[in-house]
Amino acid sequence: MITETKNSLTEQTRERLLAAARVVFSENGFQNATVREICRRADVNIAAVNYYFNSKEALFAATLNFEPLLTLCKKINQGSICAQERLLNFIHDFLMQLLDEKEFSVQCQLMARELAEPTPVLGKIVQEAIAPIHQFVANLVREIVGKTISEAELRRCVFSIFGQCMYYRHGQPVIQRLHPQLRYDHKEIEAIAKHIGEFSLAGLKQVAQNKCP
Amino acid sequence: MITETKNSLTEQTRERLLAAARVVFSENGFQNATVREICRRADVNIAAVNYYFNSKEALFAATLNFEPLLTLCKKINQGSICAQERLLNFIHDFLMQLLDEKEFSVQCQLMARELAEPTPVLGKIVQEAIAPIHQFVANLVREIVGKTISEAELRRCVFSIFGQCMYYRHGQPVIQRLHPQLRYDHKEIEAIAKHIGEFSLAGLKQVAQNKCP
DNA sequence: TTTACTATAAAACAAACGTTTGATACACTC
DNA sequence: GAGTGTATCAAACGTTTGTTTTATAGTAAA
Repeated sequence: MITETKNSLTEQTRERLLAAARVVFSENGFQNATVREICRRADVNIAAVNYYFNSKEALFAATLNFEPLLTLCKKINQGSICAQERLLNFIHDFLMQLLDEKEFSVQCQLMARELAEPTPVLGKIVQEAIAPIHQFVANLVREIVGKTISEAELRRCVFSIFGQCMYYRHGQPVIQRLHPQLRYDHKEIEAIAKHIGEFSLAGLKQVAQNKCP
Repeated sequence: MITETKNSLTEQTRERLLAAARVVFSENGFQNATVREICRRADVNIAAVNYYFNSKEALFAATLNFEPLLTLCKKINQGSICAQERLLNFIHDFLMQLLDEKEFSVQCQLMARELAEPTPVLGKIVQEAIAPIHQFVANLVREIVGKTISEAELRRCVFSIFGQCMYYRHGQPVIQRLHPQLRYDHKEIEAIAKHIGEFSLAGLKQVAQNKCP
C-alpha cells in the first residue's frame, strides 16, 4: 500500500533524526550540540527538527530512554542470591552501560551528562531514572549493613558507590589526559567493576561495624 | 603621587573584573558564563575584558589559582603522622575547599567544573593542579597498602577516593533534587569527610589483603 | 481535474554571543 | 598650551544559535 510506504518513509526520517540526536547529544551535551549538526548527520533538512518535534529541547527529551537502566535493576532483583552478590552484579552491569563504547550505552551516557550540566529536562530524568536506581542501591545497602543505619549515613554509602562509578565518565576528559593509554574495553571494565565492588563491600562492612559494635 | 592613584584605580577595575569572573565562571561554567554578565557584576564596560585581558578565554585562565590546592598537599605532608591519618586529613581539607560555600572555595569549584565540561584551558589545569594532587594521593595510597600493588590497581584506588569526593560537587544538581533539604554546612562536610575516610580506609585494607595474602 | 494535506527544501528571522571600533575625557610630558 | 598615551564608554560588527517562514513537490480524497 502506498500509505504504508509514505508512513515508513516518514518514520524513517523521524527515526534517523532521533538516532543522530542521540549520538550528537551524548557526544557534545545538550548545549554544545547544534540542530544543524544533528540534521547534517541524519541527512535531513534543518526544519525537520521543529516539524517532527517542536523544539530542540523536545527532541532531546524524546531521545531519553530509561528502560535499560530500570530493567537492569529488575533483572538483578530476580536472582535469589544474597545482597552482596546483587550489589556486585549491579555495579558490573551499571558500569557496562555507563562505560562500554561499543554497546548501546549512549542512553546512559546521555543521562550521565545531565548530572554535571543540568538542562530543563533534568527534573524528569531524576524522577524517572536516577531516583529509582538510587533507591534500588539504597535498599541493597540497607540489606547489607543492617537496619540500624541512619538515613544520612545510608545516603552517603549510596553516594560513595555511585561516585566511584560516575567518576570514570565525568572525569573522562581529565582521565584521558592523566592516563592517555587507558581504554574502556571489556577487560578494563571488568577490572574496574571488581575493584569498586570489593572496595565498596569493605567500606560497607566498616560502616556496619561502626553502627553495631 | 598621582601615578600611584592612577595605577591603583586601574588595578581596581582589573581586580573587580577578576573577582566577578571567578564568581560567574564558577557558577555557570566557562561556556554558559557571558562576558556581559561578568562586566555587569563588576560594574565595568564590556570592552574592558578585551582591553585588560585579550579574550574571554584568557580572562578565564587568569582566574585560575592552583596555590590553595597545592599548599594543602604540602601542609598535610609536613605533619609526622602516619599515612592513614594524612589521608583522612587530606579528604577533610579537600572536601572543605570543594564544598564549603562560605570559604573561598570558588577556586576549587572552578576547576571542578573543568572535569565535566572541558575547555581549552583544561590541559594546563590537569598538568599544574590535578596531576600533582592525584600523585599526592597515589603516594599516600601506596604507603598504606604496601608496594606490591600494581599501577592499575593503584590508579583505581585513587579514582575511588576522588570519585567519592567529587560526586558531591558534580552531582549537586541531581543531589539537590533528590534531597532538597541537604545543605553543605560545616557539620555536614565533617560528616561526609568522616564517612569517605572510613569507607576508603576499609576499601584500601581490602585491596591490600587481596595483593598480600 | 480539482482540492486538501503532508513532507521536504531553501531562505530568512530574531536573539545572543565574543569581539572590535571610534570617540571622549583625563593625566602627564615637553 | 600643544601633544601623547591611557582608561572608559556607547555602539556596532560578524558569527552562530534555535526557530520560522514561504515555496515546492507529491499523494490522497472529492
